[in-house]
Amino acid sequence: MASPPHRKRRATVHDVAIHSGVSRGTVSRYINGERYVSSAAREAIEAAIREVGYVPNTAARNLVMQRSQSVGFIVHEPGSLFIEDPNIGEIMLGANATLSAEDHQMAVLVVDSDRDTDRVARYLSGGFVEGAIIVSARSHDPISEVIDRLELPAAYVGRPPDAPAAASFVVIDNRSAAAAITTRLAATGRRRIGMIAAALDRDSGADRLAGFREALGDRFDETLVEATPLYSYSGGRDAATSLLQRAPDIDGLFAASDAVAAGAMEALRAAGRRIPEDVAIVGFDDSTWSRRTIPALSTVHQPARELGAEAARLVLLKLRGEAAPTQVQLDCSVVWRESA
Amino acid sequence: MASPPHRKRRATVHDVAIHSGVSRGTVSRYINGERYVSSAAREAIEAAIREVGYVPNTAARNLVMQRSQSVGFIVHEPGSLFIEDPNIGEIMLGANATLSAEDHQMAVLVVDSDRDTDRVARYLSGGFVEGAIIVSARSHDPISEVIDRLELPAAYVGRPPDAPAAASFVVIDNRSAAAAITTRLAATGRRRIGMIAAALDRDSGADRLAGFREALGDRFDETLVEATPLYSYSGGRDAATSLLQRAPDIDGLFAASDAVAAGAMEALRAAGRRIPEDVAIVGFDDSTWSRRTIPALSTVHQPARELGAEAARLVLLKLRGEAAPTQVQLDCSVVWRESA
DNA sequence: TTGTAGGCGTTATCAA
DNA sequence: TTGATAACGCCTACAA
Repeated sequence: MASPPHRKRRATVHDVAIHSGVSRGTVSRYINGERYVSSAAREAIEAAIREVGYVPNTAARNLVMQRSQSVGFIVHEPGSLFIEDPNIGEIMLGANATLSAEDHQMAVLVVDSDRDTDRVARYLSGGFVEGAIIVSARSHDPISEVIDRLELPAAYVGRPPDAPAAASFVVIDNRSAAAAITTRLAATGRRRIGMIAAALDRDSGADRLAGFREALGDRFDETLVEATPLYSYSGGRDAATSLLQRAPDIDGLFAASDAVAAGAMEALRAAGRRIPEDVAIVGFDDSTWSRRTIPALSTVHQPARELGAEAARLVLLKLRGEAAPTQVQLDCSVVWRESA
Repeated sequence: MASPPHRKRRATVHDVAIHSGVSRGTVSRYINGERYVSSAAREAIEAAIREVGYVPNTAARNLVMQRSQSVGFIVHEPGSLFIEDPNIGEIMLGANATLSAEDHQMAVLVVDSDRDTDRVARYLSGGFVEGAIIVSARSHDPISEVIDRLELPAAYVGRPPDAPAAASFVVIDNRSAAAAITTRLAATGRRRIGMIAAALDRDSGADRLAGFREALGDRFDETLVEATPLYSYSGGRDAATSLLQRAPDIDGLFAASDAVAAGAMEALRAAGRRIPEDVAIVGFDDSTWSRRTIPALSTVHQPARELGAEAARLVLLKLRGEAAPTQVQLDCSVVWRESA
């Protein structure tokens, strides 16, 4: 037998049964609110429960019921994510609300090292969760492999390059959103519109550029696009500085993210441009950045909460054995502030 | 027996035993890497595992071992928290790193509704976790009650008013940090220093005011303190507006948080004051706010990651049955930028 | 080195 | 209505 690391033994159904003079079966029935418990038994049980301080061991219940009523929410690299991206918190909340309504527990699993990766993979396969929601998955991830191999009901927010084919994905339409805000920007009468593209190796980055190009059509000018590897402030600042030297006459700018836009605004200011008088600028994400820049940034709002809710809904669907769409796409909206 | 919601049955130790022609005991021993497994048995077992696709059910193992190797990380109202407070993410990371090093799984449990409160309380008492870390606990919280009643090894980040006496707390010294930054502000030669106090009903808020007062000593002027209920941008803006009307000659300002400071800066600007030339301002938290205001805000940095790491360390200590300090206090540092 | 069997705390079946 | 009893998947003393 095991030797528990010296902690107070907790009362069990067995104890309650002894103390109340009924059988474990009856106690169990009482606990699960079934009918067929006489009021005499009920009272005895209630007294016994108080007396011994019984609290049900859900883990044991799960073992026999073969379900844990909980789903994992896996988030990679939360260090940068939580700080830079307010969406992640909203996604969590959306997922939790949906799960909660169906009485499922959401357990957020942080992946911040290789150790974490392995441990979380074990956790997922260990019967603690019935399903998983994954945000910002990595390529060649043991976690995705586990999900795939175990056929664990899962939904990804975003679409990683090598995700399990059996999973579902909830995504936003980066391309049409980028096109929408570019069109809006052009409608303000700007003639020379540039873009600070970012993360072109990711779907999101590439799609935002594609949307920009699409919106401009014939007026698209390749020389007005400057790229930076990450969705970062400094990247935006540096790229904008280069762009400004190459094309000092730009009067409109689409940044691939709010952070990039904020960096670009610093460069614009340093170059003596007024915003939006000389150069109008728009971003993407509707992050806290967009509300704290001066002037406030016009940007694209992601339905973060809905993203999470939808992912949860998909997992729940699969859990019930119902058919779940393999991909669902949610619409973004343009929020217009003062920067353009 | 239960009827699992129609999912693929997973192979068990039993199946592996059958397929490999050895007993369950031997399979179990192999899995747990014990000695006393012949190489013949080993090979047969390995083959069988691959064949049937066995993956251990950790939940079942936990039941018999009486330990889950995981601790809950409970966060309330993450909606506002994740967005306003970058510290929370850092605290999570710090806790996770420490737990991970000891091979414990951290499960973040979000509390966002009454439903959540009850479910999480059940989860905590259900044997899924061996301990808990709580950030931003609420008063009269069923969760704290459960922790108290079950004597669940726990550590709080911050010290809620009615926390279980048996728990441990890791806190920062708001008072001396506030005193430190106020002293630094005074050292720049400011004569009339005001404060936008906030959340005076919380320890943190009251202590920051106390530190401010302490640092100023005789020069403390009660009429230069304006209070606002929450650590919010709008509260800071409105309070600063009032203060400015009452005392137009202030030349220094300590805001109880960065968000409050950012709001105050808006008010200052609206009143035509230059920062820091006319009025120098400092905040508290070193949140993203402080890096995005113009000019960048001088502020107090909380050792967020260490806060989380320390809380985890305390829980781990208790888990081992070792004595854990009832409270540990961590130092803050002043980070000086351009606003003062 | 291996097999047997009992138990972890529940729920569920079935006869009483 | 209730009480035995057999699972759930695993670990581990003890015997062989």
